[in-house]
Amino acid sequence: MVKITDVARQAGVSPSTVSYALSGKRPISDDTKRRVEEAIRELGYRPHAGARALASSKSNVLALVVPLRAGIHIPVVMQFAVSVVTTARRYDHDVLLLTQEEGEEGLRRVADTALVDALILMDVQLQDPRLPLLRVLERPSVMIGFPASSEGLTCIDLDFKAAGEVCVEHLAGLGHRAVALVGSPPEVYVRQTAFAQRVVQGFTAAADRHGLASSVHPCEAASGAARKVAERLLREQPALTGVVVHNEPLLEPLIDAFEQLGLRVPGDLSVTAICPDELAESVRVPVTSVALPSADIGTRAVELLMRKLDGTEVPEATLLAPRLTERASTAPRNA
Amino acid sequence: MVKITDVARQAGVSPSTVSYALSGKRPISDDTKRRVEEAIRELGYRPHAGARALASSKSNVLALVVPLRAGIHIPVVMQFAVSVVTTARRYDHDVLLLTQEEGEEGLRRVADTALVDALILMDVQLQDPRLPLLRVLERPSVMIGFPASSEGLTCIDLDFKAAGEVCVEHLAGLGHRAVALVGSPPEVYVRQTAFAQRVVQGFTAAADRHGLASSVHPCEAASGAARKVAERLLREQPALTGVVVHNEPLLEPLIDAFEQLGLRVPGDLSVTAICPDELAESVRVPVTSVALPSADIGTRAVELLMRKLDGTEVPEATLLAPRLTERASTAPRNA
DNA sequence: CTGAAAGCGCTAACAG
DNA sequence: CTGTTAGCGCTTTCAG
Repeated sequence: MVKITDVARQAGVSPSTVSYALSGKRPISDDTKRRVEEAIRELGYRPHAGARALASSKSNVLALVVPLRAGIHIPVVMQFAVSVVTTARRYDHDVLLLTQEEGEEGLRRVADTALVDALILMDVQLQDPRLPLLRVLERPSVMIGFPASSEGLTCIDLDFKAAGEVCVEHLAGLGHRAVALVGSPPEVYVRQTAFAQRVVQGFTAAADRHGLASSVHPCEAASGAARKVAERLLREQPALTGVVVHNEPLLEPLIDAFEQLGLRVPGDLSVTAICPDELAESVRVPVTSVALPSADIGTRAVELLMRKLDGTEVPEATLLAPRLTERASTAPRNA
Repeated sequence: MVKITDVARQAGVSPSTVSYALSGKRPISDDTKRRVEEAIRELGYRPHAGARALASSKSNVLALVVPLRAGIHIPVVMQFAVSVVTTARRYDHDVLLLTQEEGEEGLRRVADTALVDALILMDVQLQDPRLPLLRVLERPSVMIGFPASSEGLTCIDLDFKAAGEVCVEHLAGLGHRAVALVGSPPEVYVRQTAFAQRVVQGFTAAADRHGLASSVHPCEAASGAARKVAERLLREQPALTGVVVHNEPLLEPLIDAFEQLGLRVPGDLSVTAICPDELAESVRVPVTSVALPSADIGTRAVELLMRKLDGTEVPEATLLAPRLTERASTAPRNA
């Protein structure tokens, strides 16, 4: 293994000069810098990560904790992960993958052993058991999602309440008077995941504000459930003409089910969704939707973390404004 | 930060004794072991990962390189990743997540800096540009998937050729005489990913062997394509009664399309798939399928790597035998 | 602008 | 069965 002293000898300088040439933490003359770079190239030198971490108290590794649980749309998780990794690399950091399953002990382990410098957590619950730990951990963290109180923490997410509102307002603007929300699976609500509840809040508030009849239906994510849900919606709310879907796997089957029940989308029924743009575009009838900007959130989570590692102050809460894209699934209500 | 010398002092032993008590690399009397453990608990000691890596030349971290490209079913990737992480933890290792995008430079970086001890690669192509690098890298690796030559490497995957055969044989056994394969998107074949081609080989060989009429259709993974594919199949092969689907996102839409075209599954058309069991079970008509055992492969990839890290010899190629589960989508051919 | 030297916290000979 | 000690390869004072 080629080490810093080898490079130093080859370049005719001291090891510290090589180190400084690499880090830029003190001025180096152009000439020595060139010689050092050349030596590094010739020898194929790579600084030893462990040695670096030991001497500098920085591992340049971030932990990313991904959820495993039911009711979470996997491609969204994967997209987060990829954008976190990609952004981390731009800041010369790597990403260690942890599963939710490891729990608090896992967080403590990677933080206390200095394996990682900072942490990103997904799928935060309102009363998340990891919150107290994060507040005392000596390493910064960012949560994707919001707990009941973000006091002393850093959180970022789509503004799901506003997303629910935007969907309803879009439908209201098209003249719809009765709307329904097809939500995430019941277990997502039961475990008090904030984002699901916030969509409901926004949806209901906006519907009330506009004087619309509304109902909320948590739903399994199995496509087999689509037909039953569609039938129930129409039975319970015969005047229904607007539907908001916050349940990725159910989106396409649900639209199919409506059409099989004789309702044209958007002729008889307008459908909007809160989901990744990619999904909304891939449905047979492209769906008007509020984007779930996973990649953007992942990127910004890393950026927040980098600022915290720099010692910069960052806001406790970052809510991304919803962006609704009109596609083919919504239209003015029939006379 | 509490360090090993603190623990040693508190326990009244030397630092090396603490180290050995932790690693078990030499016998420690029950009494001292107890005192060491107690001191560790009292002080909340956690060995510094970087220091450990530096002194022992082992980081206890594995790299996992995940594909990003089109035509790959994301949930499968995620399931691999989770099983790799989970299994790695059983062996006291962590997992660093890399994207394919980082390319060979990324592999070299994490290997040469000793950030990781070993690597797992997914989505291997027949002529994978990373192969030469892996052969010279001083760290062991395991590939999920097979390149053209696995000489000097370690590869593991489902036996896709046998999987294709098993599907055809199941259909042949039910009396079907004309079968079609609905395959992965064309780009998967173009970039010469072995698994897609092997399915074709197995499918074709078995069909020929049993004297069945057969055809192969690479297909986009968009559900919108389902109807067109279904129509084409029936047009080109009117006698068709058996279909093998090797394209996850298309499976359900395709069955829907057949039914909309007036063909009952399995009454008129038997359908088998090569896909995760979870998917096969979730379709409205549960699909007879060869399981894509992502979790099993992930686990075994880690186990192979651990053996290599131990210095144990492992086979170059591990092919997992396909397992076909009969469900509701296949039936004897109509008289 | 550059060097010398002291650790960072741990492991693994070596010595008993 | 346990202790002493010499590094692992790098960063960062301290000195010049």
